[in-house]
Amino acid sequence: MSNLTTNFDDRTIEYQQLLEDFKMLLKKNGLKFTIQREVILEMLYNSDEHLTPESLHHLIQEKHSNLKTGIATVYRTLALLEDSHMVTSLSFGAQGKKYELGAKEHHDHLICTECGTITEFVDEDIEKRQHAITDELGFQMSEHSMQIYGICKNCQNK
Amino acid sequence: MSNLTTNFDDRTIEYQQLLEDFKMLLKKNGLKFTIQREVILEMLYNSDEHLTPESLHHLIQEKHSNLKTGIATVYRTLALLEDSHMVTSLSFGAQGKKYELGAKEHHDHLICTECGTITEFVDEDIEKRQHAITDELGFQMSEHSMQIYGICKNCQNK
DNA sequence: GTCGCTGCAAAGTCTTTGCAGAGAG
DNA sequence: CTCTCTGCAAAGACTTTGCAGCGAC
Repeated sequence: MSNLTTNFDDRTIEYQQLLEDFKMLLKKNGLKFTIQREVILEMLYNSDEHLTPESLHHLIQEKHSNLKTGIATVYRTLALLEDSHMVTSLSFGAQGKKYELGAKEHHDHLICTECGTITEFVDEDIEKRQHAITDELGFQMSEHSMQIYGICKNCQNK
Repeated sequence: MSNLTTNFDDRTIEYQQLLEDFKMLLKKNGLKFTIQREVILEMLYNSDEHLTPESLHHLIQEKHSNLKTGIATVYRTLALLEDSHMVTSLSFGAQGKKYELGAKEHHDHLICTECGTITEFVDEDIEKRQHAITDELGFQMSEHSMQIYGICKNCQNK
């Protein structure tokens, strides 16, 4: 699967690509590439979690304590990234949204109502049915999301 | 399909049933049946729309202008109904939640990003796959929701 | 009568906005 | 240099809470 002679692992290459896309996006819109924006993208990339604006802000303060970053900038950047479809947001029953990098493959979510853990999955059959349904109704699908709520294996054992 | 000799249509009977369930629920928990609570249930039942707390509040002020109902009561009642699984809430990208009566059959949502219209649908194949997936992962499903975003037929023609 | 419910207003969250100085191009 | 970004603090939007009087049981 991986090339034995490269020093870059797949993950690094992927991030460089993502960063390029981001810079391109900014340039195309006459926007500027700033350290804050880079750090936010980096944090999103390096986190396996679905982040809230607040948790993302905390993460940045931890990992880049030298850089002062306001929560407002986090919100503004997330909005920008979402508009450009580079990140996707999930809304839950509780207040607030969680964000994830949209560059990842499309997937749906299993959400544990006990511990809050989010597990991702993809099911081809469901994806196919979704397309069949929208085609039938003449609905032009842009995106879709599915959440299944319940109690995960771990929490059931508690 | 319908009984030709009854004077009640199915809809009325359904509502009486719903109301009984609600009263039962209240009694079981030592709570009281108030006019405000009844009106809120009625409005939810008579609306085909997915209501926000605010739109529900407006509706009540319109239809029952004699009754003073505070927005706080709407929130409190919706929370109560949601806790008891009599209504379900949907969260969207924008802030705020929308509520619908849970007594209706389970269904998923097609959301038009142009005009905001929500269309409901059910697909047995998808429902089956969802159960298959959670069974496989040992996840105890309590509920699930699916939203497909895009542009509805109407808006495409504009 | 008792104890929960209600409206009101105040307090809380989470998010957005205005502004003046900082910084990217 | 110009024009966008940023942090800060203030403003907004939505929701929850405290309280005193009201009303269901």
